Amino acid sequence: MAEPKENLQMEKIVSLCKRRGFVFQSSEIYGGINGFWDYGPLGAELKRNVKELWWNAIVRRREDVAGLEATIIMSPAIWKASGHVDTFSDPMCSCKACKKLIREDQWWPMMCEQPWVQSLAAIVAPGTNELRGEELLKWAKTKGKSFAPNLALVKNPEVTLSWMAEDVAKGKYPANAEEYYSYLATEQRGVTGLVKPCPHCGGELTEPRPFNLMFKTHTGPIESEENIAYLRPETAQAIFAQFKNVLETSRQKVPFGIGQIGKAFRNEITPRNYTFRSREFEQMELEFFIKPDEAIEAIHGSVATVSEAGHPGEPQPNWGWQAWHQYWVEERVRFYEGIGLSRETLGFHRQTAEELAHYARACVDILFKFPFSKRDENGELKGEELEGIAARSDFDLSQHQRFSGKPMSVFDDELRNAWNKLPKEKQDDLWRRYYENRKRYLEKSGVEAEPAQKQATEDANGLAKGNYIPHVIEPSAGVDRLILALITNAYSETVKTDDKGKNETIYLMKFHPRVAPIKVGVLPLLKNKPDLVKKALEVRDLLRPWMNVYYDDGGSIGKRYARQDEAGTPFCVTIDFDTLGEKTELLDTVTLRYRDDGQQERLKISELRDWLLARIR
RNA sequence: GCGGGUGUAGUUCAAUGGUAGAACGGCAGCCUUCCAAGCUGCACACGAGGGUUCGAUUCCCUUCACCCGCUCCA
Repeated sequence: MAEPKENLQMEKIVSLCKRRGFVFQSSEIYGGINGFWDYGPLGAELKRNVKELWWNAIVRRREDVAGLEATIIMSPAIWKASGHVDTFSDPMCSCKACKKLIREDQWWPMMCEQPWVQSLAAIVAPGTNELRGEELLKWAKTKGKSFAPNLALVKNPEVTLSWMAEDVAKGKYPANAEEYYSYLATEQRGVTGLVKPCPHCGGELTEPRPFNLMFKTHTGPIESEENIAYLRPETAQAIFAQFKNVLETSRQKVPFGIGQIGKAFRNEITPRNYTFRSREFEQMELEFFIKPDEAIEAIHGSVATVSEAGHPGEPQPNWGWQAWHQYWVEERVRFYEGIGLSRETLGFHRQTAEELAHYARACVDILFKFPFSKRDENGELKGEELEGIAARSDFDLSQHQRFSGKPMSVFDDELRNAWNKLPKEKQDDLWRRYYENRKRYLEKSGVEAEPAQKQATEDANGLAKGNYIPHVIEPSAGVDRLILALITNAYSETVKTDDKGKNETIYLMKFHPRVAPIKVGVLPLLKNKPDLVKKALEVRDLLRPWMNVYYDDGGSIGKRYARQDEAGTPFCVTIDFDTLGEKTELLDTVTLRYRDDGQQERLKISELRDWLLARIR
């Protein structure tokens, strides 16, 4: 349902963002560029705050995570190993009649599911020269008309059937079912050649065109096939590629993580919903490496079990992937709560077995309910993905080990010692399970059965000696999506009637103090009293080394408060005559005014800095 | 990529085949003892390109961007 009210809400937010300098259209003076957005002064501060909070929470304040900052352009081999070169360049066809887009490799699977194809199955006889023209004609005039109205056989059965009959007479007939349906979709073979039918309506599909979702460029000034490079479509792969280097230099041991913040680029088909789906965007990704469950079981006897709800507490040595996955989901939710996104504004989506990539064990998406979000069957806002927390098994490191030929396994002393003390049956059981997992991965990745068995045997033997490829839990968040979530969450408006009885709308950005672009506004009560101005500038300079301060002496005091409200500044301090000692007991105190309710209190200048720091950190 | 809609100061909106106005906002000055007060002044727009026309912001075409729907989202 298109909710005009919600569109209006989004429009007002967009307009405020422009007006106050949160977000501008990229290249605006040249008419803009589709899918790219810039952050203005307030947006830039907001984004820096968010990234710094993430970096502090994930990297600096933890013992078990190290940071990384990799390049955007990397060896193209990385994207072959990760699968992006293949999955990002699917050829697509579109239907000339109903305009739907079809992935070429999904055309036949989709066809097989269509009722009209199924109803034809009894009639079509591929691989023979039997053309059941009568039955086809009858089908075209009955079922075909309702199921596949744009199919050539339905639109113009005589023409289609006549050239098919000619071909069959000459001994040319469709060799398989796929080709048979192309025959049925082709009206004028001489003009168009054989065309494929649209699974939805039977209409003519265009030739497949390459859809490349990665930005392509060339290293070096000469553009040639040999020096093609890609702008990274995600930051994660750099972490996997540098896994060994970080491990060796950071003095970390599994379990540990590598965090990275950085730009990524995707040629989205349809950039939409303001900055939500941009072609250039920033990610905050953590790859948290853990021991395989078989290693945990060898060392600790069993793997800890966790319920699917709630934070499982401090990490424990006997945690397997499920506990770690649950832990990171809850850690990330706490992060969002800590910057003002309450659980009620968030949504959760646990990916189903069908949605999961073949190598993934689980994935939980954290959603935010945007004004443009769709509603589900029950009328509830579903929300859009802010972050996905995936349990990705040992797939990524395994891929890079296979493609680069460099070992990605780690040696675990504890595992080796524990293994040797295990009873034989336990050893065999763990060996077998590890072997099966490795074999499944290798076979899924296209390795032949025999070499896969050989490699899996080697891997399982390695486990018995204390070697394994770490598994990974991946919390991957979109910065720009989070910024948009924070902005829409903060936005509020109230209608106020002024002294003259005129209604005006008051806009207020209720950012959490931790993310607010400006932390405090410093205002002299009056501009034309030099003593007030001088004192106010002193307060500004006192606070400026510690936080983003905004000094304002323009217009009336009320107007200045209103300006800060729209910028989302949580606190303002006003220097008045009492500050200067008009009431001696109030000397060197200021008015502190809260953004959200306009409440005021009196605070000593000497206490101001610590008071503010306690609330913005 | 496809279909529909939109495009006028920073924002929200007017008007017009012949000089484009307002409100709010911004800036400067005066004033102002706590929530967009007042006064004075200033700056700022027809998305871009082409065509029709004596003359186009207005009509036509193209393009770009934004919004809605379809498609895609590892």
